[in-house]
Amino acid sequence: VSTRTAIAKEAAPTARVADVCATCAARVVGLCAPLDAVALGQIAGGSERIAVRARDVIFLQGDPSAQVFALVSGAARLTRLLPDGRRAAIGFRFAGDLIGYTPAAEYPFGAEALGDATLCRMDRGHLDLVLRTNPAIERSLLDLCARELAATQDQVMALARFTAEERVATFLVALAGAHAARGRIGRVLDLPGTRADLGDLLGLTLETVSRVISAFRRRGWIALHAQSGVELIEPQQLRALARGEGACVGGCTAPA
Amino acid sequence: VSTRTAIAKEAAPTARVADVCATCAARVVGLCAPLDAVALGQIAGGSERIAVRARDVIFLQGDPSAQVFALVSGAARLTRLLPDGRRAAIGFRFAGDLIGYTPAAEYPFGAEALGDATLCRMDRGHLDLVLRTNPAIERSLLDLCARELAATQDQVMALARFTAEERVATFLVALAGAHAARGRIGRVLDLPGTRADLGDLLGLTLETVSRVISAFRRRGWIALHAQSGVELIEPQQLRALARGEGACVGGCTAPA
DNA sequence: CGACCTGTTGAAATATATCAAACATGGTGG
DNA sequence: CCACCATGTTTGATATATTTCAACAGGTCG
Repeated sequence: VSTRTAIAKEAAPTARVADVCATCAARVVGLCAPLDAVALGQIAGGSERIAVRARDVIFLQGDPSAQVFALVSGAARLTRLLPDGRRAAIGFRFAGDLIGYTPAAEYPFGAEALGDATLCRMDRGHLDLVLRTNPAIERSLLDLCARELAATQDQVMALARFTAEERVATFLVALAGAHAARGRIGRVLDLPGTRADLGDLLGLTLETVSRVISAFRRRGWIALHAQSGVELIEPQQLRALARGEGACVGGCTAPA
Repeated sequence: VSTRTAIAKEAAPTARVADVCATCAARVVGLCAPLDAVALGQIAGGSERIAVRARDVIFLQGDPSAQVFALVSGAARLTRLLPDGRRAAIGFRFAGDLIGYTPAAEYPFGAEALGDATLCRMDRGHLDLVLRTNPAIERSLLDLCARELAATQDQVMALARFTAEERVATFLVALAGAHAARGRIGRVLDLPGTRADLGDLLGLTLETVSRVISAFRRRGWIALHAQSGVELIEPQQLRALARGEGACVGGCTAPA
């Protein structure tokens, strides 16, 4: 399961490692925000920057979990694979997210870049060392894990009880949130991955994803722009769907 | 959303609190295993035992997360609720599991007892205090969270790509594992909850759950016994389904 | 006994998957 | 520059797994 060349190793050629990765570590959302320069330096000391291209494998499900990655730019997807080839995406990750931290000996899922991306790779053992000497980081890592858990539970809810339209709407709203959290302004979002990737995330086929997107477009709720651009024209309609209030357009629980 | 009496408060009348809860804390799987008597005493000091009856609410989604619970005996389910009444179960929990620990200010899901159960309730603030003075516990809590995350990801995979039969088989296999991990011998399992509860967990309707169980019974893979008892007669068949190898009974990838 | 809850099973309805074709796009090489 | 190919998207027709609606049976409990 695990015999593949992991990633194209390309250390950043211009800057010193510590330099580069202090920057990248600082961008890890939530994790390093409360850290002082010393702690940042500690993390940076054992890390290295990496560039990957679209569709490159970052690590495979089942690989020994010897490294931890921070996504500096771009997007990645975490996937579980079934023996017969069925695939589900656990989630998408964006700039600043931490990927691959697990107490298990092997990664419980694989990770691949959705587009060209840059990562910061650190040794798992080194990170553990830093954690043990910085209880504050360990605590924020626990928070991070709990937040990730809550997000995964949202996905469980969506997969268990949402219709196809509700799932796609939920994704678009969440994507808008991820853009906003990273300071990207404007209503034009960058759709990461193909329809098939979205299908894996939402438990749908690529055809169904395409049909739903077309339906939203026909209703004037979104517009598609060149090269993976989506504009949310009626975000409140999408949000209403994502809220899971049922088929009613207005409030159908209180008619008069 | 949060105006309901939480639970029937019934402090254990016979034993002293510290006594009872040292026992119950010790049973929290993984969390307290590596602890010494002092730490256990610390935890026990701020905790209290509670008895709940079938269907009792332990806490509601949206309630302030001021308490953390350890399930001493019985089973509970964690559920998310949608505005229009649709419901999904995030997971079932059994004796020794920790429930309701979240860094968020409010519980992101509700918890109810599936049958009669006993819990150990501790103050969130007290637990945090113990955590801060015992880095070892904090570390095992992080492990716990990561393991829970991995389990939730399994559920995502199942909901996204498994058929109804595969989902029910997965649940039965997992239930057998939970029984085994708690030292219960024999192949007769105790089905927690109703068909509707199972449906919420597996993203199916109660009728579909019933049909699948009937199908397994007709095939001789399981047998139903009085009062929620299930016997796994052909566990390997169920495990094959749960593995997600597709429709092939033998190995269909290598025909010659 | 009757009301109620849980489980089972059947028939019909439907959302989504599957299969299939056409269209767009971008790169590559002659 | 254009033909060509691989990849992704859209749309249609059909199939099917699961839901929905409905009836009934067996308990339990007041």
